[in-house]
Amino acid sequence: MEYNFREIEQKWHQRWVAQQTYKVTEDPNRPKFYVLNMFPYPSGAGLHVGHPLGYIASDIYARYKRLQGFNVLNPMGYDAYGLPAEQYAIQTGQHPAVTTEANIARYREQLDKIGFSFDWSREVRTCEPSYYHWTQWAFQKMFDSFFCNKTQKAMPISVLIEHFSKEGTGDWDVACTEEISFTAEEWNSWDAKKQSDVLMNYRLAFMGETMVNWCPALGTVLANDEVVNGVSERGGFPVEQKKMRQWCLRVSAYSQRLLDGLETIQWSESIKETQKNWIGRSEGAEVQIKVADKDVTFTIFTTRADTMFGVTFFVLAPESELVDMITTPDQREDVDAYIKYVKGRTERERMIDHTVTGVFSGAYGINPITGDKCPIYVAEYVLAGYGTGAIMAVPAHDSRDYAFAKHFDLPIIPLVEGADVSQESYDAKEGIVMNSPISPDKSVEYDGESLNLNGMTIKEAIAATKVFVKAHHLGRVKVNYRLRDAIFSRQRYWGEPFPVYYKDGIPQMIPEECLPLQLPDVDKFLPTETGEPPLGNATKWAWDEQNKKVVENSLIDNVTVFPIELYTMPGFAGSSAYYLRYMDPHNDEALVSEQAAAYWQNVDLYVGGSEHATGHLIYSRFWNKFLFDLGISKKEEPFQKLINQGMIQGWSSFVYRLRGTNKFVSFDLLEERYDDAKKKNLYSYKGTEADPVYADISMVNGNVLDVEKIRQWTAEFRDAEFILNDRGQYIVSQAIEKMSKSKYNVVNPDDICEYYGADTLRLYEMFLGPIEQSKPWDVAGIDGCFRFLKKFWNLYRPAQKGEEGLRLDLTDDEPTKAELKSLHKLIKKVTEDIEAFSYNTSIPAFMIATNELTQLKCQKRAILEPMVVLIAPFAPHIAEELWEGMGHETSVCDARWPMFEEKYLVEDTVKMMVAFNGKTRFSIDFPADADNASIEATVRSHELMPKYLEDKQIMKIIIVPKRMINIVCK
RNA sequence: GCCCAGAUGGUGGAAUUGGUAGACACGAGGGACUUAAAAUCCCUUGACCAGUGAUGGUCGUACGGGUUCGAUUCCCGUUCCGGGCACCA
Repeated sequence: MEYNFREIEQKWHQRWVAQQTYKVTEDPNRPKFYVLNMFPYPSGAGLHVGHPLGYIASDIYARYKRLQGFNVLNPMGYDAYGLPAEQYAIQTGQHPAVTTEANIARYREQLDKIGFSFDWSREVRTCEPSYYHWTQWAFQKMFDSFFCNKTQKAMPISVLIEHFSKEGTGDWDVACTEEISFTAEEWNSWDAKKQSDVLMNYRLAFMGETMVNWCPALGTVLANDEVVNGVSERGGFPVEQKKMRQWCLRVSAYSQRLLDGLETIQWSESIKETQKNWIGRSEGAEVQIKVADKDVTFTIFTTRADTMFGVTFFVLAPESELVDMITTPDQREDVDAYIKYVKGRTERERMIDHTVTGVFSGAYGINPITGDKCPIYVAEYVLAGYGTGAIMAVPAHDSRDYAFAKHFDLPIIPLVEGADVSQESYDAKEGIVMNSPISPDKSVEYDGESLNLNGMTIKEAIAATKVFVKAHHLGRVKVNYRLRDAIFSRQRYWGEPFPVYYKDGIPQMIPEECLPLQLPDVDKFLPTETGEPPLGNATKWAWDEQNKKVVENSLIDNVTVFPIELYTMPGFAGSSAYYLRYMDPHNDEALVSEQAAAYWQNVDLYVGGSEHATGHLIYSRFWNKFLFDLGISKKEEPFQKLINQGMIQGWSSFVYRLRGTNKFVSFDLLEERYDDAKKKNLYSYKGTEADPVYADISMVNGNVLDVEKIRQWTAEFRDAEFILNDRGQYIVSQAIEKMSKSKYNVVNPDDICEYYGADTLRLYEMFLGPIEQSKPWDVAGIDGCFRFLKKFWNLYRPAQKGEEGLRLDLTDDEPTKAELKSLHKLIKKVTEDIEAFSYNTSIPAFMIATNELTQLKCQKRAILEPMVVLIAPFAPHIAEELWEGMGHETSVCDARWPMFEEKYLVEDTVKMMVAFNGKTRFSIDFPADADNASIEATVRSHELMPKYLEDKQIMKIIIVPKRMINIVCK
């Protein structure tokens, strides 16, 4: 009987649905295992072959765990809020909900074809009110919380309010935007507005006036991770810095815990490293600097406290408020001009252009260690957002300070023995300190003590300086983090609305029992004419405080009816806690029930792309830690093990249009030259330059363009002239790029499923290479996988005529040793491979075992039955069909994973290679249990020995068990 | 610039973490079956040298050294590719 994958796959898809094979419930008697994929954004382009890569990998693992007896949760859902649906809505007027719904339907259809073991009864969509209810709820909880730095935990804001009313700020170390202090009397004297403003300094979800990444083209602010190289990640539009009042999340409060948590989870080193860089912890010291002849002091931050003796100037960030305070009248004009210049520069310009600029403020700062008066400059190379926005400059040991000093002709004092600073600074933290101080009178005494670092290593000197600074109250030891608070509001329509209304300008939370606050309808998705966000177009978007409901805007009186927040939440809001919701997706009372959270704990295996390293994977860790502090989440870390599947790249094809014409020239006819100015290749044909134009991958066969096909593709090509090469072909050029609709290189999985079946697709995607590696899609090898499945199918002799369906005719004979060896070798390899996620090497093992068993003509139940179970995670449809054919009434999913036994793998005899000084010469068979002495004796008396030994002397004989014998000779 | 991960045939990639390098697959070449095609099956396939031949020899895991009886694997240096961070003090 032929391997009819179409029939088989369709049959089992239907049966899985009918029998709810993959529905899972909490079962205290079985150990749990939680497998999760990063849920997709349902884009209009549908799934491409890259999407299923991770899903297949996790599905294999989920099925394997289930066969091992675990109760496996393997859910799927949709990250349904997002920019593309909204951009589409702006262009077409189509409501994003409609587009999203249609896209989801298409995704589901495509996913269903591949045979995943998802429990669809737990599906979530971030845009559903029943889901974003809990996104809004979590936001309110953050609003009602602050972070205690000492206990490193979130606490209710009411505790802090009580503390303020009794003791003011006191010395409680809590996470805040800006360090301020006030007394209880002051606090109690303030009105509600002022108190609200002050509390914003502490809340975990707060409204803050911050520099934001404003993207004018998208009309919204963006988070740091949504900006790449100064342009928006989506669309590539320019981004500028702007000061705006925005909702923010105090992610920075959790910096240390986010860092510490990395040590407890099994993630790839590279992604942990990326997160460490993003969090950017640096230990250093803050030192107070007094401005000479002025009653002003500022604080600098340094990680190189040991270099205080080499300070020759100070630098303030242009945005610093101090600039205005210290600038002397005669420098005022220059400073103002400089600040104006800096403001006119975009973030992007600042990033690319590192030329030295700056201006002298006219003021001097006093170095507390040396007593020296050093000039204070204002320069854009010092960033307002990091540390204190002020630095001490040590040109000898910092390359940026060095460049600045050279430009403004400032002194450079070397502090490390042997360091040559005539050409460049010596930045390394290695060496012995000197010139610290240059002479005893160059070190200021405090309480009879002065600092001397000469002769110390740099590390010792850093520590000694910190002790000195602390002991004499010149500053303090401080840890800084690069991690910024996340900007949490967007000026968009298609996102979660904030459950917030404004009363006298003070944000108020909509009562918890009134959640979810549903996204209103609007007739236009663009900002309003007055520049308000799209929600400003909603006509029913006001909060009736007394009746606790949303009412028409016309009723706003600011007495009982108030305006509701017009901002919406960003993309990462809905994706930050979805893994908790899957545990209990239909709960109306809570994000997740106590019982479900206690059972499922956290995600054991999370699979997704590494591009989320500094976005989603930071935000959701933060979000989970917050919910952990609340007792909702049961584990400090949400994702225990993380596998990053690589990208499947596409082959982009280009045709070349002669500039200013509608003629396209075959690539092999073009002349190439390299343009240094533009740093890229240029092509020309008979003197006319040719520009590459994307051609759809489906019009190309190998590298030959199907000219007739492309003519039918778009109007652009219909009447085009194609200049062919002398073989009459049009050759395209190709490049490996990320798969993208706009590059016309997308391969979608439907065609593969149609032609080869889902099992072949699954096998092939895994066979393509190591799961974590990026690799171009290439259908060349897919036939091999298809052929293997056919061979596997043919291992099982079908039933005789007249029997219904597939009845496999297996014998109950005792397997032979060779058969058992083939089987157990396979069990061992596949089990180890799945545990290590190296599926690509399991598939060859299957092929080898299948070939061996075919040769042995094995028809034994004891061998072939476990084989079906082994392949079930990889190719579930064929496995089910064969399993049923063997007379089983339950699904293969309920079978048990076979255990391998070492005894079947042990050989009676072992072939041992005999090598002379490492060079292999011949082999001898030994009984497997031969001891070293007898092996050595046999070798010494072997007939071939004289031939290879000649007149050499045996020095020693090294026996590597079961492998080789190396004879070391002179 | 700093940090991280890599480099193995024509191609994707294996190699028990120091023990026969190139599994398996693709591609290519040859053959069988067939009127023919498709499908299927079999053989060859890292390079070079010697031999009609079975076969034998030399080189070979980016490059240059080192440790070792033995190195794709460990150590030092170099080159190249990928990823992250980046006037972060």
